[in-house]
Amino acid sequence: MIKPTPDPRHTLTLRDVSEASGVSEMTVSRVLRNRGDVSAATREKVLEAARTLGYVPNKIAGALASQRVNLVGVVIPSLSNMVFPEVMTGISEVLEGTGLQPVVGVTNYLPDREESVIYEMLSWRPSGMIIAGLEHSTASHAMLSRAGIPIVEIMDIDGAPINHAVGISHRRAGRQMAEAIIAAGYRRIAFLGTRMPNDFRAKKRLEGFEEALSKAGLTLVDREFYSGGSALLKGREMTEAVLSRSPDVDFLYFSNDMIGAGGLLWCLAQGLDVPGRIGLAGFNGVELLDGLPRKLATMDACRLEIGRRAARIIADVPGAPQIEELFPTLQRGDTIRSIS
Amino acid sequence: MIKPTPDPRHTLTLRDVSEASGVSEMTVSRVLRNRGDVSAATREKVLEAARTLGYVPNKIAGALASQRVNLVGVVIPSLSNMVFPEVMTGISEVLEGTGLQPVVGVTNYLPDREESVIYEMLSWRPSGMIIAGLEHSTASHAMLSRAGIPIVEIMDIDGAPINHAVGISHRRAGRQMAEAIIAAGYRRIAFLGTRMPNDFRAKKRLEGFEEALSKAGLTLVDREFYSGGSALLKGREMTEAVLSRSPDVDFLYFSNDMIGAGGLLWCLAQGLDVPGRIGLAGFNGVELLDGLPRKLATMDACRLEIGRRAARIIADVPGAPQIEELFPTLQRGDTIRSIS
DNA sequence: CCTGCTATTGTTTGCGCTAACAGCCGCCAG
DNA sequence: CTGGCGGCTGTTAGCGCAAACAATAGCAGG
Repeated sequence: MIKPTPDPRHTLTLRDVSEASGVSEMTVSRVLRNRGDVSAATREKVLEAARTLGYVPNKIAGALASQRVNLVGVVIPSLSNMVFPEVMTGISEVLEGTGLQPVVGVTNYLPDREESVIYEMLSWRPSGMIIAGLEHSTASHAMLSRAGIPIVEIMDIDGAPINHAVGISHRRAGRQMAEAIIAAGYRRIAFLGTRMPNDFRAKKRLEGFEEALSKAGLTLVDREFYSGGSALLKGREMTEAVLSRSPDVDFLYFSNDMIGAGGLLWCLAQGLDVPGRIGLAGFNGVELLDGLPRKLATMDACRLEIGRRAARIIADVPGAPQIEELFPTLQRGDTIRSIS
Repeated sequence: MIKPTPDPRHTLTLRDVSEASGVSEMTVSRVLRNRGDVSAATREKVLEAARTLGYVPNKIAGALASQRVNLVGVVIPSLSNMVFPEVMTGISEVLEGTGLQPVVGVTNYLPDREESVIYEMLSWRPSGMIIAGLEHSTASHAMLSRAGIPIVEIMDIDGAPINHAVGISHRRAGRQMAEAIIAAGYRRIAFLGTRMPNDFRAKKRLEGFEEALSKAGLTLVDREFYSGGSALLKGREMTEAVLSRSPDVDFLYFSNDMIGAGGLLWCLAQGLDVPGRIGLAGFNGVELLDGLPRKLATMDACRLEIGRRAARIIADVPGAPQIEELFPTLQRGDTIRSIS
């Protein structure tokens, strides 16, 4: 009943399956997409033919014909710091059941790369785009606005989104941490962070942090920046640098948990009294912290939930633009002393 | 000269640009792809029209017409352990200059998910596929073999590749580490690793490891497995469990650096003499180790280079199937004592 | 002024699939 | 007996673009 493979090295099309099973291409298409009525007998015949031939549908042709693409573009700055993989997990989790599929593009925090990643993705006409951050080049912004698909900007809500946004206020997060630190009685505070000129979220956290400091009549005693390399190691080095330059510093605010962890390990190795003599705090709430000898104070960035919600917005074929703000919780850990 | 946008909410096609610039669609296509001769004047006119309209080419149509897709599928088990992001970096680095673009799919170590990820990717007719591991379901194997595109299986070379392979021998890596440990005089050795039933590479390392032990007349004194959770924390917990169960163990071989790091931190916190009283080793050569108080012995998995070479094979439109073996170097760090 | 070329631009065709619509068949109500 | 309807299958017409080929213009050489 099923005819054998025709040409072994010819890539298969619907026609091959249709000929092998003796029905029209359209019927094969219907069977394979589970759409429209097809008798059980025909369905079986077609499925068997498709299976024995090893037919894999050509989505390119399908997408062109149906004007529908089950792809969602996800544009993120980096895969190497554990925060975006977690966002991805949230996205995949929700998209799983919807027939949509995420496609990742990485920008390395470079606006130019972001622009070309966006262009490339849009040229595949995805059903939606999820993109980290609110700051984009003019061209990027224009492309996204004109794409005619739902756009969700994630991570950050301090600014004006193109369309939808899901995230936290990094400015507020910085402020909150500063307030907690001040309330705990620390006064000589240093900042240690990334130099990345395009990590706007880290920048906003620092702004919020300094804002709260100045409201309390304080300013940063010292600051130290890095770029590249092993974050854990950089954390140690920067901490050492700061403490040798400014020995009287009593609090180290790190722009992320990884360098914070490095700093913490260094302080512990030096036998410093943490959090008595010196306190530390990071940002992100990374899982790694659970394994450290002492728990670093941090603030959860709600990564999983951000991913989930962003995906949900795309999947639900949204109506009006919406902004969803999440509220990170401060985890004091063991590196901020109790209120003095 | 350039006509204004026609319908603001209609997605643009070549025709729109062609009408706006007064030349044929074909000429527009040529300009935008930089192919064939076009006069400078025409080129300018077309580019301006495309720019002002905000035209983004439809790659779906382009791919269908040209039968060429500039996508390379990359199928990996996970993004959350720092090893695959580094492979991705190598891949992107090489693909950058070739016009090809990686598309990532994640399987979570599940054969069923791998199957559907492969199917999904192949249905977009990519120019090549890079896939982690040599073990795949029958269906996956069949799909890949029949796809008619270069397939590169990465990470592992202990087995029979479908087509091309780039990786290291994990069995040999395990063996080598065991030999180094034995040579250093350790005798009561325990293994601590992941339970993941489908992490074949971890399994092969353990096999090689035990093989070398038995050649020296030794067997594992204890073993401990985990799954999920913070690897660093798990490392601590497992180490504690092993050492309380088998106090006389003198070496801990971890299946990856992250749990190894956890174990190391625990041992140091206990004030154990490392590497005198007890030695430790992991696997992967992750950057994180550089920031630890003491350097864990490990073995580099050549991740960056594997990514680079795999990409190069795809980009170079390979002829004969090739297997490229890389050789990881043993980094003794500070947790194996010198030859006794 | 005509030939033969090159440089540039246009026309036709179809990639592989699906939307929309058009049969066909059998069966039941009127 | 006739009309109509539901279940199933087929036919037609593109989707938006690029390959292949066709056409045209301009120009040098004879």
